[in-house]
Amino acid sequence: MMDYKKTLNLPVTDFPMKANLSQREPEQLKHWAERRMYAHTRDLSKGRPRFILHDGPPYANGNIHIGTALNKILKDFIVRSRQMAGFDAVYVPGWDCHGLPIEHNVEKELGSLKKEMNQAEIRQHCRAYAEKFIAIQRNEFKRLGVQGDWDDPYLTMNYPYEAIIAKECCKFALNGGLFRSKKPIYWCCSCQTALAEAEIEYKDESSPSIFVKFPVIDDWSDLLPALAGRQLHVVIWTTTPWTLPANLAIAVHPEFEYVAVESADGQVLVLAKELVDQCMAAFAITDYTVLGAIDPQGMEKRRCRHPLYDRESIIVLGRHVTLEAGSGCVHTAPGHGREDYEVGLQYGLDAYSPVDDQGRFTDEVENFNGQFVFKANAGIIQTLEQKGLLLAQAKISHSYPHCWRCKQPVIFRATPQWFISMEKNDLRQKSLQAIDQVRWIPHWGRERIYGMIENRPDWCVSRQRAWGVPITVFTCSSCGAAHMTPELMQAIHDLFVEKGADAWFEEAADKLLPQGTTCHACGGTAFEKETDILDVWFDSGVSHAAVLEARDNLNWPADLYLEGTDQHRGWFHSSLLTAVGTRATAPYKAVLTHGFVVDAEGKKMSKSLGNVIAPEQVIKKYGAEILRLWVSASDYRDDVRISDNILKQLTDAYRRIRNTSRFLLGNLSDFDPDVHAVPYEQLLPIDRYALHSLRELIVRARKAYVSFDFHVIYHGLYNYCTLDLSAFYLDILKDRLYTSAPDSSERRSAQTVLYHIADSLARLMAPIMVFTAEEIWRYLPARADKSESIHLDRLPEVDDHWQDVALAEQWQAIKLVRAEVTKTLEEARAQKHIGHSLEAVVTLGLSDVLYNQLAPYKDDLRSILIVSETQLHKGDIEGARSSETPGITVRVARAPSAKCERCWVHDASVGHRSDHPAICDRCHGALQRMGHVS
RNA sequence: GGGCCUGUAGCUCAGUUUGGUUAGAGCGCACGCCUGAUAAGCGUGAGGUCGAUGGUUCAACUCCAUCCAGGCCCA
Repeated sequence: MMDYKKTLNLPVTDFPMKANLSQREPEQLKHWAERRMYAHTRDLSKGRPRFILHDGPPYANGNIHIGTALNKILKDFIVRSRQMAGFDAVYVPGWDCHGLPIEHNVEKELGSLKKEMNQAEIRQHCRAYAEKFIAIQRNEFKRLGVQGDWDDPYLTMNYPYEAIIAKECCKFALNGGLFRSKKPIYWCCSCQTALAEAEIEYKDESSPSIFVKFPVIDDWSDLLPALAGRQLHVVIWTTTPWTLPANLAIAVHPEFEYVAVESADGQVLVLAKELVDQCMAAFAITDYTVLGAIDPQGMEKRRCRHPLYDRESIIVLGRHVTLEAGSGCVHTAPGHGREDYEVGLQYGLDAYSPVDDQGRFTDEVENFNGQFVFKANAGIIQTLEQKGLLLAQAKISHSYPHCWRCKQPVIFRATPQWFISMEKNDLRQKSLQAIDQVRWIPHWGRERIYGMIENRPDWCVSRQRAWGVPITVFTCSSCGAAHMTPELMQAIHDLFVEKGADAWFEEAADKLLPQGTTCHACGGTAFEKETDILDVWFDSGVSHAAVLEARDNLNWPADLYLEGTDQHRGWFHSSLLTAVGTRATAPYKAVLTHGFVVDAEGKKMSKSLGNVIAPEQVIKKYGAEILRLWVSASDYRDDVRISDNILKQLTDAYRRIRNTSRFLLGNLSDFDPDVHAVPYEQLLPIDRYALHSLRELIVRARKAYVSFDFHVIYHGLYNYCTLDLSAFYLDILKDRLYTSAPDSSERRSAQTVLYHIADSLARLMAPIMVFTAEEIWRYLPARADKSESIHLDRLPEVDDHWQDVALAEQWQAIKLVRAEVTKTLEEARAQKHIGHSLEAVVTLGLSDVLYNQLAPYKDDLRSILIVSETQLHKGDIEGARSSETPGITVRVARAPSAKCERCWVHDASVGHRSDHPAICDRCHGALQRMGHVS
């Protein structure tokens, strides 16, 4: 007997079932690099409308983490999909290179060597350090499949970039937005240097704890009549007596209850009601009476006498006051505390800080001048005691900030800093207005940044550090006025372009200034150059100027900025301020934000929790494609979860998409679209319906690309492969594809559609599954105009000829009936009446409506239901299973006829042909056509 | 503590804008079929008091309030 299997057209393809991603991806990347794909794309896109996604620079330190990967992959989706939609989507990645973390690590590496180095040498080491990590991260980003101008990224430490940073800063100096004021910072007295938050270590320290009385100057009888004619004292508590000489105020909480308490010996103390018992115990006052309540609002701006000096200390309101310890009245020295400073700003108080670089009181401080502050504690306490203003003293142990280098306790000390004013030039108002010209996605991003800009203090841009771009201003040696001119700004810019910001540190002030420069304010001729460097947020904040404006192939403003939601406070914020301050509008048309990567339980990733998943791990185990698929499957507007379970699920999904593609390719092995394609009008109905569905997928996916809803694409693509193709269209099609003669019109009809599907799927997935799409593209039958790479081609176009609503409605009805049939078949199978569905004969009883919809497909029903025979009746049929859907009854019986050896359908015609008794008429015809039968 | 945001099956997502049929899909799971997509393919089934509580309403996953859990940014 003939082996009929050999006469079938079974799928044939070299497209591997197993992706082997982690191994094959690097090969693909290498190939793309050799073909110079990015440059190629640029050439190809010349003259197209631009779409500019401006990259927010990651910090050039450490390896990338999963959040960085999420960000870069999302950016890649957008750039690639805009590119494939017909734009010229230039993507210039960048790095943030200056700043403390790098300087900090370099200092750690250098250790004691640092002492012998000058600033220029340290800066050299920092530069090298940044370069090292840029190289590392660049490779990591490339490995993710992210495409961009990796050969010419922007680096904030490049000389031209440094020159722009300085120039943008000078613009603020020119327009008066940049000013100098004092602000408290951490200061190490032994290292004689300012410290950043990151350089602080908290350790337990023993400090004096004292309660001090501040005599009240004003009359408070309006607040509490019982106080008429009495001498009152406001009680404060502090653990840093040495800050008392700098006391300018006492803060009370506007919503706490305060009382006046009279002790047996006649003194009247003011403190928080809730702390009375506790305080009296501490003061060893056993006998006292509460005279009455005092409204804190009424205390505002009342005057007290300073306990040490002949000056006033006013009462202010502050929400930072707590009832955890002390008296509820907080000693406030704006020059020595962050909160003190903030509240001081509101009341116009000076950041008074009469302490020098070595931590000694200046000559302003009577009696204690020249004393080291911590040593002065004892004397100050003693003086208070002598004046009768000390209520209690003790020692306490508490957590106190220490220097990370010398381990000594640090102090908070106000020093002159440079600020960008939020009020000058109406920066705040203009920024708020600019916010409303931007499209924020999701919309609540607007609320976030608006609230921040509305409430933020002036921007302190000074850092007392080595690794950064200097604040390139001069101050007059005689009057202290800042000096800046447009010519000087340009000269500094040009100097930096040539020599980098290092030039500022290497040259003396008089060399940097043009000869004959005089002070605008006092006519002085001697100047000092500023040595503070700029906050790194300023560096990245001016990327719109240093990158978007500076490169001809980019646009200002950018079409889109895309970063994590933390950047509302960070880069979106600093970019907005630097752009509005100098250009009056935001540097972006739209801002898209994503959430953070969290673990399976929604908890943040941390080393201590041990729930960190590194991108490298994922790539090694699953491949970058799976990581990209994960990004696409997640609704990134909220936080994004990742876990082994989730990744496993995605690999399953990946395999499904891959296998479906493989099946499509396998059935196209003998198909040449230029030769065999069947015109739309001649396609079989189910094939036209498949195109209708495909068109709907394309419409949905293209729309989702525009609105950045990638998870819609993932789910759409996946469900299309699973439901529309695998479980329906392809399952039905197998019979036709395998058994028809290869060149028959019905097989070519199916192949025409399969070709469209494979082509469209590859294009649709290309921005997301960059590797797999390219692989499919390689195996896809070539059309005359086929591109070298799918990534040089376009997204699938929406072909409206494929839309056929009436047809789709018919097939909806067919699917409804089909679902009922499969249920009935399953019952027959459970009762062992049938195994394979081709062993069944199905009789259908349908309502008039359904009958009319299915009648045109009477002859196709057998293949649609994948059974051997179907009969269609109007109305219910007897002995049938009645479904939940009204109007459908189904009866299943075992097929009585013999099974065709070739197509496996049980058909009455089997045995009719004497030359081939084992096959049916249909197969006989096919064999005839193929020349197997004479 | 404050600002902004999130919470629908074990997992990834629909549905909530404009309250109204038994809250959907796929995966996973269980069971079965097939062995001509085969380290594949098909089918059936079981999974949800829509974070919790209270309120508005004839009616709430959907509106309001409070709480709980979680995230980002501040303090």
